[in-house]
Amino acid sequence: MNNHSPTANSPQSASAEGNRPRVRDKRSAILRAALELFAEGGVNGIPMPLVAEQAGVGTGTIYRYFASKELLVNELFRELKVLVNRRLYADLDLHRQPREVFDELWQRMVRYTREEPDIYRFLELQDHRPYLDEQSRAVEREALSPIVGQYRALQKRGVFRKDIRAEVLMTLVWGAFVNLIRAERDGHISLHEDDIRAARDACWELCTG
Amino acid sequence: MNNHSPTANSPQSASAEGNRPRVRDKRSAILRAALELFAEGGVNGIPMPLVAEQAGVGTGTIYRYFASKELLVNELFRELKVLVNRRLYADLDLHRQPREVFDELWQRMVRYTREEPDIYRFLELQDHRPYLDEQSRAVEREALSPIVGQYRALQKRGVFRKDIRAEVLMTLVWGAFVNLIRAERDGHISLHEDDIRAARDACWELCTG
DNA sequence: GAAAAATGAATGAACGTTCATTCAATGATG
DNA sequence: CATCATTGAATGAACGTTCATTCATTTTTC
Repeated sequence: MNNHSPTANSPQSASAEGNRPRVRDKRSAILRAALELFAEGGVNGIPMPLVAEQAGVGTGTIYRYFASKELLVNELFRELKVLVNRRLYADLDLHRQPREVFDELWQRMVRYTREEPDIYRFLELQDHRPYLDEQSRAVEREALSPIVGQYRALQKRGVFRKDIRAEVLMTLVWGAFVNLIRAERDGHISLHEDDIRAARDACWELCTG
Repeated sequence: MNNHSPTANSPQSASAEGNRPRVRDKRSAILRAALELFAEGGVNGIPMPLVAEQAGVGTGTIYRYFASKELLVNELFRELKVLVNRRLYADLDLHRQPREVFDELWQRMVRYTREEPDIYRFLELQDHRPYLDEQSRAVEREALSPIVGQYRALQKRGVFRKDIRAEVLMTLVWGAFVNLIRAERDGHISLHEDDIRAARDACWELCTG
């Protein structure tokens, strides 16, 4: 955004957040730039100087906030994973009809892929997997476990079929969804509202047997 | 396998395959080495000298057979795509009951992921996508089109549900399958025979409505 | 022994990272 | 208030490394 304007942010009102004013801005700018570029070109395809340029900072500045490219990727991954999960399940009323909850979640996921394509794409990237450390993988696991829990609960309540393990069921549905979105992005298919609704219904029926 | 033994392959019995004896061998050795390494480390993660070492040839030799790494990746991709499709549909009797054909194909795909994990993994790699040229993408499209055709045919015959477009249906099933196998490989899940059979049945039911 | 094939050290481009330097902001001095 | 001293965030040229590719040389073939 801003190139190298010294007085742009907080001239003298530094008393608010202690006295380290622009730190968060630069960090965010770097993360945002990394997200935009990585989502498009893959982690391996994007050099650090390009990230710096896109963020509007010097190359060396990145290393004041992130010890290495690997750590940058990991922190980006973790922050986004947490953010997405928070927004995806925010105000989700689990006491409504299971079918309604399922539809609501499906719609939210679709909306997310549309409104935040970079975030979705980055998180689904396979290219960054070798970079991810144990902490990031833990975050990913923890993000998934409540979903498995819900699948299991719905099986117990007799809503979902019981002849398939909850993890397997969830894996099938998630794979179907991801591949549908990817096929559209890769230009193999063009999705209309009807397609997405039909896919959602098919996945629901897959779960209920 | 063999490290760098110069006489390992065909010392003097060169008369067998016409008279261009080791040419095919070297080319194949390079392709096989590339496959094994790329499948594990990704195209971007594997340097050419390592491919040469694994193939038991000099680095420069690779460039006698492939003009560049990019072309090597593309030829590997194409040959495997054709090979897999041939083996996957070989002797497939389309006149049997659709359900039997579906089960047979599902079983063949599972078997392929087990018997040729490197091939399957390389072909499903997202990492090589930026390398693929138009010809490779054409091969991929052509490999897919008969499947869509079959889905459409089964819809016409009233076997598959008609309220979802064939492309969408196929995308869902393929995504479910790929994600199931990936989840196992990534250690998120461990699949037993029952799981795979149950997943297959669920996908069939997804198609038939 | 001429021609073709194979080789791997050499090459230079590109990468992630570093660090000597800059300079706006702040504090100290008179 | 004006001046000077100090600070540390920011910088980007430079560094060492890695990689794809080349080519002078050697080995093999016929």
